[in-house]
Amino acid sequence: MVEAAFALFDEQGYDATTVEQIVERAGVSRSTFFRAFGSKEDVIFPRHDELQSRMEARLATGGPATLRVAVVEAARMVLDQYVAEGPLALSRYRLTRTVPALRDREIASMIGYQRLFRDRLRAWMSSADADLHAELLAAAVVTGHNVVLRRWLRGATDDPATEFDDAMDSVFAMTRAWDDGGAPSRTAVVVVASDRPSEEVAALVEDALRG
Amino acid sequence: MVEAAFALFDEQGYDATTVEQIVERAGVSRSTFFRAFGSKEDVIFPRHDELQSRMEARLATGGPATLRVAVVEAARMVLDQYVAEGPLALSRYRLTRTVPALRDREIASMIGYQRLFRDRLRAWMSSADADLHAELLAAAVVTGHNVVLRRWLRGATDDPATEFDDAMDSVFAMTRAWDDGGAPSRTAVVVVASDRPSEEVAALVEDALRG
DNA sequence: ACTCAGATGAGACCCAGTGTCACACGCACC
DNA sequence: GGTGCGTGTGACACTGGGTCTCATCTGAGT
Repeated sequence: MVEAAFALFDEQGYDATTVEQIVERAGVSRSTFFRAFGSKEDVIFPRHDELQSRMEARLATGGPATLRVAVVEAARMVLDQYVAEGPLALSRYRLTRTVPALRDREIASMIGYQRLFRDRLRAWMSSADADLHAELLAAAVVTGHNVVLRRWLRGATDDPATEFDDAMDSVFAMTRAWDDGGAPSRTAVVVVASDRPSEEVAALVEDALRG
Repeated sequence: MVEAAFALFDEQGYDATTVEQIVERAGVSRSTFFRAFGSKEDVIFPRHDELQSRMEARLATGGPATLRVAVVEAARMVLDQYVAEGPLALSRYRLTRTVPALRDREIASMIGYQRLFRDRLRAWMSSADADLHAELLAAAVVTGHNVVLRRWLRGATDDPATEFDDAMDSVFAMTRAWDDGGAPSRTAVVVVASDRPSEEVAALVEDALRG
């Protein structure tokens, strides 16, 4: 049934294939199809709620001290799931790249993971900007994961696991900026209100910086 | 027409209202509705492609030296758009919070902005991990923006503008971790208050910095 | 053989979205 | 005042995803 669907999507595209065609090839009825998958899209995105609850279980074992390893391992579960699916993940990737509706669907599920992380991180973090920092860190973890996952899906890497670890290093390196709150930024923000032409002001500022 | 739609969504929910009911109340035909909006969802998310092209125009005036201000101002355009919409934005927020399909739709458009940022940032950044860093920074900017926007939509703040600036400070503080060692960067961000459009000023400053 | 439960099939139905055709309106041009 | 023309609008048929109901089948337990 899933095979019939993917085969047809591959032959004639996602939008062009109707559920009718799928069930005809699979030798079942329309009723059975919708009972089994709920929707046409769900043929492509299987069991992602089950993965989500496994991630929740993993996150539940963490705490403020083990924050990083808990989140990273939970994110790693997503990567492993895709890698374990192998060719199926590649077929899905081809579809999500070309069909906007499917791309949006996948993005939505990624945001679901991000919300999982965010809620946990927020409970574990204690800085003044815990809300913002939890959200940023969750987004960074998911983004880092996605970069590596996409590289693997494109065939740009054979070793997504170590790339993932490196990406997580980059992600958590960023958070150091929050720990030592006193480090001065090397970026200067200059707000100038004057009646001189703005390009002249910009030139003067630049000269001053060079000087 | 938009008013009729929002009123009905408010009265009986999004899924429960049919396009038929909307056009009946608005006194037009079904044809006109779909010609004007294209879909039922598009009544709620208007003109976001126009905003996107305005952002592209703003980003096009930036460069490696004015990376931060370009991206921040482009993100700020989204915030300003929502704030300018006022009550309409609040109504939309109520819908996107409750109707999954609409939530996903909004997320997808946010990811669209993120991709805009990512592509630009990647062209401007030159570190070894430019791909990853561009993606992370784009995600962080969008996430920071979203945190502030949601706070405003929930009524948690009356001054989203300064909260946005603070959030962007947090976001770009993170990127310090990527800078090599302690060599001070010569990056200058110049904000010039004038009555010229910000895109124009940014371009002029950029030119001046290029020397 | 009997029964009950769960899976399947058949078909009616709703609604979003597309496409086509016809009609009305405003507007230049003759 | 007609005549052509583009545009916006309505009417309507049609496709296709998704829901619901009811009938049928199958298989395990007694």
